[in-house]
Amino acid sequence: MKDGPDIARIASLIGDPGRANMLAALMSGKALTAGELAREAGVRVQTASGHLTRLEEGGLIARERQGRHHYFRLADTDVAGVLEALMGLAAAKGQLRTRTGPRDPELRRARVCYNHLAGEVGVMLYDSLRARGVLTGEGDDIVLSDAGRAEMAALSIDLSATSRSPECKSCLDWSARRSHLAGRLGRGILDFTFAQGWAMRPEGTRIVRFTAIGEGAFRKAFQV
Amino acid sequence: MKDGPDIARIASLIGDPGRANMLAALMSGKALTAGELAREAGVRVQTASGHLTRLEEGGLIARERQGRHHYFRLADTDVAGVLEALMGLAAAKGQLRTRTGPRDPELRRARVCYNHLAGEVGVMLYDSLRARGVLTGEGDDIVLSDAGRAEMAALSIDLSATSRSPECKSCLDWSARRSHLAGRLGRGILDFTFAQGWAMRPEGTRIVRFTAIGEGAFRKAFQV
DNA sequence: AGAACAGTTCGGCCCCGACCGAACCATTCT
DNA sequence: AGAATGGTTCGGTCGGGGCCGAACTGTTCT
Repeated sequence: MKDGPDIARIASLIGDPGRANMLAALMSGKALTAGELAREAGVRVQTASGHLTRLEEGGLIARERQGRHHYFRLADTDVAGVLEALMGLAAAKGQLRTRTGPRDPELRRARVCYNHLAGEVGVMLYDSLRARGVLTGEGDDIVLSDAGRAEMAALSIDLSATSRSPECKSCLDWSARRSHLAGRLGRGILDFTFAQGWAMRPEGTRIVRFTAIGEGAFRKAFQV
Repeated sequence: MKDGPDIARIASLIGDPGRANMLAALMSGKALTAGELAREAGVRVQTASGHLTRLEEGGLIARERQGRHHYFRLADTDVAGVLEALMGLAAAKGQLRTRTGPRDPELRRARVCYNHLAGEVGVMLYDSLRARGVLTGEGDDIVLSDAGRAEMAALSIDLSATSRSPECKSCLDWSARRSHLAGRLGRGILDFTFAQGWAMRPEGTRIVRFTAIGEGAFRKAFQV
């Protein structure tokens, strides 16, 4: 068949346990060396080297040579997003082997997923918005209520359609196994949070680090 | 030894070209049979059957047995979300393959399913009968209401038990992925439609071709 | 009843790719 | 310079799993 779909190629790259472990280790956003990744995957360094070459050719990771070290990181946020979605799905299917989620407590707390807020803070925000009636609807089909739309407008949160993504969407959280908010609203809120200076994102990571004042302001603004 | 959800297991399920093709075909939201999926994947039906059981065990798809057909659909929206994310990532590098829609538009419109009416017209009929209270009941367990029974009797629709099939039964539609009406009532209505000369069936096909007048009469009789 | 048809199971073939030992680059340290 | 260290490449082994022919189950049609 001429349609050897790229989706299978990508998925099969992730589908090997060794490579999956390496990718999971890279989810922290840090760049790791081949040796470190070999240890993560539980294989010899030669094997890991082969895996890393394939992942690089597949466009899932990027390599940076620095002296005798080779640093690897996830290629872009799309890759991180796919991994996040896969982890959420795997966790939801009860295929969990041990406690889920990233080790780094900061990542568990708040992180970027695609372009919106994930982690404990993201889940709390989502729960609060639903409880207060800002968001309504069943299951995946959530909508912004009129009252909620007014509230977001009062905060000058941008909901303009930069893409054809839906306004509201629930996204399964990897570490918490609960839903959090995606879509244009999710993006708008995260952009707003950064714009207000309530939080920042350390270079090269997916961590969302709130300032002490910022977290309070965030909680107050969204009544979390 | 490694922590985190078993992402590799899920990904490797998607990572086979045959299975990926099947999943992509199911992205339309329609429920497809094993034979159709085998054609989509470009493999023999035995191979497809093996893939489908593995996908089912992995929780990616759900199976619904209906007579001698097995209908498969994506298990839930989370699975669809993961596939979409993967397709997005693949599209960033490879070429996106577009699915060709269902073939013959006449078949899509109205056709014979066993001995009753299927296709868009069949689905509309079913929806209308339910909305009007002619049919009541939850899920597969549908019954003809007293008012409905009187209405069918007024049209002289034959509900006599020519076989041991139930009076009413919902049947999953091939092209529309929605339910339509089967059972003795479904058969009676189709027989009635032919008997009235509202529609005919071209030799050797499963198409139900309404005449212009016949379609109007049909719609009026059943208030579609 | 038998034929036709949709799916599954079984058995065997065969290839891909994961794995590791060993040898081979490349960089840094002394 | 040689030694130590981080990575890659090569060659060979081996197991998992994808594939199909054939046989079997179950349902529908005539």
